Amino acid sequence: MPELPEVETTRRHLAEHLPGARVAAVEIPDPHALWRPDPATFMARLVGSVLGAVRRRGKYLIVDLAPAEPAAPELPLSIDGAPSAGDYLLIHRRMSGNLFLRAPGAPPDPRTVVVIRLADGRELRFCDMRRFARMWLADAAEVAALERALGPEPLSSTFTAQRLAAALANRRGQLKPLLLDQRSVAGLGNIYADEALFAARLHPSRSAATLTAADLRRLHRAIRAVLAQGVRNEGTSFRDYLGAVGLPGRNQLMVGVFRRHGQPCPRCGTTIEKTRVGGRGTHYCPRCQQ
DNA sequence: CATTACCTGCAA
DNA sequence: TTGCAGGTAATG
Repeated sequence: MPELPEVETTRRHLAEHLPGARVAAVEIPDPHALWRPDPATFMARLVGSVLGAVRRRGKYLIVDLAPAEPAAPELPLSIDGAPSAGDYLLIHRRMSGNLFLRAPGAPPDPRTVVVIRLADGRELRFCDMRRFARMWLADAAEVAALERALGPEPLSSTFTAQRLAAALANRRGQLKPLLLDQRSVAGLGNIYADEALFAARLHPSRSAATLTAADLRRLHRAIRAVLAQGVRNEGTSFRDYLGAVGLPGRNQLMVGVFRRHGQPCPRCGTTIEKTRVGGRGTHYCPRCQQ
């Protein structure tokens, strides 16, 4: 469910309100949501630690964890079980995961799988109807490995048409599955891949090898434009996505083709079609997109 | 490369 | 009742 704009929207809210908060307790109603370590170790490492910066890489959220106690010079090693500097809380919401930052005493949220209770009474709640989402602890090496495994950040200034061309060069197959591959570009999912291809006027099944330089430039601009619009509109809420305050985004009102099959193309009026490409439901204008 | 598994709820 | 859903890892 959450793609780059949804994760970024959540990140912005958490980055504003979380850093400096101390973890008072952790509840794990559904241990399935925890990848590693085991629930007891996870809890022991988190409780007492202070939350730091909240970052995003692709669809991953990364929360920096400070040690439980400021590391005294005479005690260079962390106490057993306590987090050491350089530990990170990673979150991937997969299809239906949401993160809510709730005020003290807020009514419970359905399908809460993990609760990180803060010392001031607020709660960071991880909720997930489909139970695909995961939360885990990682060290700097694992975060670096994740960094390397993912393609460029499409909204960063280092993402150029040349980098997109390089990511797609020597790769065969249909364009859309390649865009969904997080090694090509980090953060695109089914909604924004369809929207980017529509904006670039490229057919989702088009062979990536046939793209001209002009096609690549249009695709590059389109990817950035649809993602930036998604962020501006605080995400696309068709079914499950809600922001950190529990409110939906507005971008579903702005889409060109996604879930608009049977309706006229906003550009040419041709009826938008829905097919299956690379196993995913795919919406496109058969006239505009070649 | 394509297909399947992982889950649950909802629309067709 | 079936199949599909905004994702990814694990299989043929």
